[in-house]
Amino acid sequence: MKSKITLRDIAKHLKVSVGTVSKALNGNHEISEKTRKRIVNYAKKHRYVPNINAVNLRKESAPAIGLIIPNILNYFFAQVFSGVEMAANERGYNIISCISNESLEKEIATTNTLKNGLISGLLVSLSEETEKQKQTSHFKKFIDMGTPIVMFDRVSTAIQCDKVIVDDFGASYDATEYLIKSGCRKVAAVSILDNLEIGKLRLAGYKKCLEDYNIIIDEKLIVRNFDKTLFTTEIKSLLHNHKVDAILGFEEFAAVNSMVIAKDLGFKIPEDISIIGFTNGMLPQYVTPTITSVSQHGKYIGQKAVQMLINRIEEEHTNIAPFSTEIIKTSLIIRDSTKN
Amino acid sequence: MKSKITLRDIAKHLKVSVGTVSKALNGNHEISEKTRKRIVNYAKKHRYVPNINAVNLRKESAPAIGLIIPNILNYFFAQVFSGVEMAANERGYNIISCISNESLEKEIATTNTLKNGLISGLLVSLSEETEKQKQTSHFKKFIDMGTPIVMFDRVSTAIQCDKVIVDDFGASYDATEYLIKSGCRKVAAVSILDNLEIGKLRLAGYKKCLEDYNIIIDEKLIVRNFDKTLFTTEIKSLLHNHKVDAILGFEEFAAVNSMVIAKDLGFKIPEDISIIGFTNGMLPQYVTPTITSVSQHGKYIGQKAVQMLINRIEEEHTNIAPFSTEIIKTSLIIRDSTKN
DNA sequence: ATGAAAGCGCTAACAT
DNA sequence: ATGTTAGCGCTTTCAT
Repeated sequence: MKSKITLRDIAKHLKVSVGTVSKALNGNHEISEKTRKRIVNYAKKHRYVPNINAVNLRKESAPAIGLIIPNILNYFFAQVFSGVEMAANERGYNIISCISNESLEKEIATTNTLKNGLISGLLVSLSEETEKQKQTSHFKKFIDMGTPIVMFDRVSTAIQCDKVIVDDFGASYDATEYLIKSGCRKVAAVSILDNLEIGKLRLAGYKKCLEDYNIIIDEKLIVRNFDKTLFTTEIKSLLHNHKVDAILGFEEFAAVNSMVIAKDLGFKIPEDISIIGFTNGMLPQYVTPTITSVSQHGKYIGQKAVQMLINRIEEEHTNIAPFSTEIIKTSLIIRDSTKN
Repeated sequence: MKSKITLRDIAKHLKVSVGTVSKALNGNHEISEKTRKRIVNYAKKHRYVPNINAVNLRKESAPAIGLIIPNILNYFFAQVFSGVEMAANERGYNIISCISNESLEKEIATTNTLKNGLISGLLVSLSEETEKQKQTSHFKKFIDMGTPIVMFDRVSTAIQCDKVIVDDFGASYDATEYLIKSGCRKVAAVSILDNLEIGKLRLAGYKKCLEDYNIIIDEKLIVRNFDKTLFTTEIKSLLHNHKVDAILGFEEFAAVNSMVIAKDLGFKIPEDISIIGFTNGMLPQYVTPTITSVSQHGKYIGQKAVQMLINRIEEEHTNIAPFSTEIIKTSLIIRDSTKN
């Protein structure tokens, strides 16, 4: 048990030098086929595994990427994760992942974990608290050390790096337009994740669309900025006090729960009230009626972000491209919670 | 830009030795308060970050744990992941995660990634293919190297290690009993993930319960071992050809979709057919009617597995405890898809 | 209290 | 084709 055989051990047993063993195991052509085979066989037989810390130290790089996401129980982020994992593996990188759990403190702790040398690049979507407090200085150390960062979905303008974002403004505009075209005039906007930049964009898209269709914006129909536990109360009060014929939910939670509450209150969906929600997870497909949703293409976002990051990692340092922001178009998946 | 300042740099600037700097930064009491402060301040100012590869190499250990899960889009595994992340962080370890995507090949590739020195311990739940082909030799190298493994949920008897499993037999027995006590006699069992050890246990629990209640086991009511794309066809044929008054779904997918199909076919839930499903994710709570579910306490399983693993990692080598298997009890969350 | 030096396991430049 | 050697950045023992 507990072997941990090293290059030296192999070299000693086979009466060759450490350098030869290293070269043989790395497929260097300087080594004769015969010795190579001897060495490779011996290594395999004794289950030699290179010490990755020594390799990384020597090579001054590591084939690993750090990933910080706010919440893995959120389907969108789970999708991103799955895309990241896949794309990174294809290019020979592995993922060191951390969940910030929407907390700034945890996010900072996490950046300390992803220390110097552990990762060659960092993928991050900001925690809710981080965005609220606009505190992003803990990412600066990576940039200082020359470790590239790619931010996705929840990004910060204060950090200079590549970004992958969803066209939240457009998505919201299109969803609102769809509702208006299907005959709705009293479109409410509901959100539980306030203060997030993406929330503001979604709100802006919604407002712009109403304007373009000459519908007066009624701030009373915009419900955000409240405690999640008060959701039911807030929505009930919205539906009681105002004539609403459509709800645009800025998160899956908001859309699905708004529908459940509206149904409970006796409204017919979509006859009385139409619903559209952001994030196309499992719920909208299984709920009754199924909910028309904005698909943000999470997996694709993950893949794209990895590609940008690895390109940056492997980029020649003589020829550095300017930072870019990739905007991913969303699509509206039409289901039964909206009229034609 | 691109500083990557090292101990040597600090030592040179402050005209002290590398050893002194190292000791100061690690809070060694040999160093005078004055020098310590000078060094710490300088390091902070220049954003010194230790090279983790060098530290790990020198210390011959790494504060990281590897995690291999079959599928992050599965709510149960997402829950486990979240528990793992949390518990590991509490004890100062970070997580290097990989998704096997239910593939043996990917799982093997993954074990190669989690090479020697990168991680101090490994947490794994087997991929479907791995279980089917009973090929688990790729885990042996970790055991040989003295890197402990803890398997959870989908475990292998061929590997000697600590394990955390769900009481699948008991869970299935209890669920079946609940159905019988609520007046059902024709209980069907439906599964899409066949050949998994946990599936067999669930089936055994189901059968044992029927026996105990003197209900003859009708193999026609057991639907498994088919392609996922054929799900609808299989369930429709089950409901057409047999009088069924309850369905026990061995996965969330099976339970939720069985219910949807039964509803489409005009059956009333739970009056005509009762439903119980494994895995207590979001879907069973939002679907109409809500589905009575077996909660496997994913987060707790993750935490428990981490604790066992870290205890093993930090264990004195003179005093090695025998391997143990922790069995986590499930609970049945009663909802509207079952009668009283 | 501080410094010097060895060495963790590996790669790669250089020598043979 | 194979060997020798320096050194990656750090910790730690031993000396001063």
